[in-house]
Amino acid sequence: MSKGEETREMIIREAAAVFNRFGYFGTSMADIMRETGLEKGGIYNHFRSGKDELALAAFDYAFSVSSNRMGEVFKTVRHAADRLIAFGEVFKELLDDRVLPGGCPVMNTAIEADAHPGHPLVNRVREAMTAQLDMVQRIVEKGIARGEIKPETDAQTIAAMFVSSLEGGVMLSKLYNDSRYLQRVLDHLREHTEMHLRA
Amino acid sequence: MSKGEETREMIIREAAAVFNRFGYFGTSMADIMRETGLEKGGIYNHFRSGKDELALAAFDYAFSVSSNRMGEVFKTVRHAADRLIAFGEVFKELLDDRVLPGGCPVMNTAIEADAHPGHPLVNRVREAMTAQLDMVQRIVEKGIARGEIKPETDAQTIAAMFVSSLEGGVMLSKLYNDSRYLQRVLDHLREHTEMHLRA
Amino acid sequence: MSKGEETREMIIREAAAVFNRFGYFGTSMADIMRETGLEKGGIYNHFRSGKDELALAAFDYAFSVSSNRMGEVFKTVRHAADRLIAFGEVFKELLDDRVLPGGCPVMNTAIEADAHPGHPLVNRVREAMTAQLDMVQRIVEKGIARGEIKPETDAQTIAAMFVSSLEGGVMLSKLYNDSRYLQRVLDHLREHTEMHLRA
Amino acid sequence: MSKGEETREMIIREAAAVFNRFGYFGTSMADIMRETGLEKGGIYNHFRSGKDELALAAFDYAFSVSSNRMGEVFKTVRHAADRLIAFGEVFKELLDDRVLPGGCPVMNTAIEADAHPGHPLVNRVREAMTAQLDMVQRIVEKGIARGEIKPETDAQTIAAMFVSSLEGGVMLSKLYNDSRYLQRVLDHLREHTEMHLRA
DNA sequence: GATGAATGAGCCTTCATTCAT
DNA sequence: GATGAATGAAGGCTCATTCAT
Repeated sequence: MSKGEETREMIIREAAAVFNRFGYFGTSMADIMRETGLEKGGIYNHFRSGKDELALAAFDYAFSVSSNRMGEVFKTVRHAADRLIAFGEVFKELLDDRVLPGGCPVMNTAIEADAHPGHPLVNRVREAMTAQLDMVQRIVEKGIARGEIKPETDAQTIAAMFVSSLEGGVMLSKLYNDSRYLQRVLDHLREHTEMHLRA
Repeated sequence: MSKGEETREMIIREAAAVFNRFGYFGTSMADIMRETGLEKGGIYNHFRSGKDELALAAFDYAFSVSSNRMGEVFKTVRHAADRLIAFGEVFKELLDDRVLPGGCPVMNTAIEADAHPGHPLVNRVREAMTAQLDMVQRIVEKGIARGEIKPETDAQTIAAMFVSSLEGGVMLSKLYNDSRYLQRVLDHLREHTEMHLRA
Repeated sequence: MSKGEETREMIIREAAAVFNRFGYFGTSMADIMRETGLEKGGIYNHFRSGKDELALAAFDYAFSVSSNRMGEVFKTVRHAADRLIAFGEVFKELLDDRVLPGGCPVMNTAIEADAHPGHPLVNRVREAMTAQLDMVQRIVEKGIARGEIKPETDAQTIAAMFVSSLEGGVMLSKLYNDSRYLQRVLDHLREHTEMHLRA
Repeated sequence: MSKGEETREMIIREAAAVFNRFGYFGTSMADIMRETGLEKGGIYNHFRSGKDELALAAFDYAFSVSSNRMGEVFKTVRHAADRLIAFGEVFKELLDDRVLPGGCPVMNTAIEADAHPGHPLVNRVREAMTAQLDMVQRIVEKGIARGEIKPETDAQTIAAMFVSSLEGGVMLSKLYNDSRYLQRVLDHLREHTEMHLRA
């Protein structure tokens, strides 16, 4: 990786962290200068069209972090019911994460994007959220096919339920700075999975 | 009501609507001028200390709208299990509302406040969220006492679960501009209530 | 005096005090509202053309306070040399005054007016300063005529010297909040008067 | 000197001139934009924290101009009595100055700072005034030690007297736009120095 | 590749003033 | 005589962005 590419990645990493804490619109280019230690021009050299371009790159990076973590976990967890539970656990990891503080970037961005209808982030965050929903849906569908999940389970409903409650739980725990709210959601999802989803 | 009070209320109403759509920090005083039809000074006459004061008043108003709606519904719905279901239905009403578009003001504000740690809105939104959680918790507790809810139910977990999933569901439906996401959450909560909570 | 006139005088008194402390341009109409306890309209009823009109009235009042005090003192002090000394003492009284805090209104206004060349206050403060200078000059001239002051004394120079050093002394004492600076000026003027002016 | 430094110095020079004429609070950033030919951001790039920071830098510069002029004069004037007289002459130079119009920045600022008690300029102007007073005091003290000034002279009183009357004289001459007032003060100080201070 | 000087639109707020009540 | 609702210009400041070096 060339020095330029390294700098670019560093900018993305730092920007993703700040954006996730203070929002895309709450973060100024000056904040990013401070975090990266670069001057104005140094950043614009890598993101010629400015803050939006950087925001997209940072969001993609932030989402890839949680995606990769999911992928890693799923390498060792193969039963559909266990995967559903593990899916939730990864949200908890993210909440405590020091690499990307600020909770789930997908939800954070979703709320902000909603307030800026034409913004390019809107499409990106929709795609990311769809990927999250699809992941749960596919776990359930495959689980049904494999006989790991009860056949009458509605995959779409479970997907909406898992993602909604986990995102909401992260929000509550951040609001009160108290991980117990997300923990209660996880407890409930685990119990529900064991008692009503596992075949 | 004096003309000044009327104007003040009108400003709050309009501001609450804009804030809920575009966020407290995404909304400029110029936006509020446009919506209210007043000039700069006309707004500052009513909110001497500026945008923050208006933001607090608008948030209180926005929260009172959903609170009042809850109160109204609970006048006719008295069984705890029915109240839990009705609680969720009110979120759906809010999502479609034309008076206060933009979904649930408590969650919207929670996300924004999180990015502005010292801001006075933080305490306000915590109080509001606590009120929401307490409402569910008390419905469950009273329901258990009255024999309407299964006695082994954990009120705190149900509260966290209901609020998290409903807020998350609103977020999903707003993101895709598609009410089905929240509907799936509501379906799941109703089914869960009927099958596992109702005594 | 009618109630309207009484209110008018009250406004002038309060305004003069605030103006003398914070300057004509450093004082807002809101400050004057606070001090007088009146609302906007209440003040504009009495000073139809606004802040400038009030500023002129307040300056006239402030200057009359020191003028009247001079007149009072000169009723009992008749020797020219004593009057010169008494002239200085009145400046010290003004510095400590609680009725009109802020030191000599003539100098305060002179500095401010200087920064606002076209302002109506400029002429007013020139007239007031001329009255102060003339007062000293006439004391000296009459003193020479009566044989109380040495005949070779230059009245204009003494006038410039007394007024300059007293105004400057007030300024120093206010700057350090320490009356000793003005006191040193007074000591020097007294000694100079006794040793070189008194016939 | 880099281009940035040059611009910064230029801003300070222009700002000092405007401030000294129209006061720190009577001068708007728009005025400074006009004088410097820079846009808003161009000025804030050099004075990140805004008008106050610029005000302090400008005051320091303005004071250094008169300080430097004093130092220059004192290189060729060594007798204490002559230095006292020269001290006064420099005030006259400043009054006529085209580089820094508006008279003595120390007094101008002292009056304004007095109206803004908490302002950072207050301390700065006190230090500057103390430097002026100390300069006279030390001239006298050294003069006594060297036998150039009469030994019974009170250095503190002379310092207060010189500074007060010169500042007051500048004020009078500015008020009337007539240098004779300051001239009379200078005449008196010279005569006093020759007749009563010179050993 | 990186610097940092400069731009100019936009933000929140304060102010003196007017006028219907 | 007095109130206070409303105006609109002006103030200080921040921001994303450009570009010569």
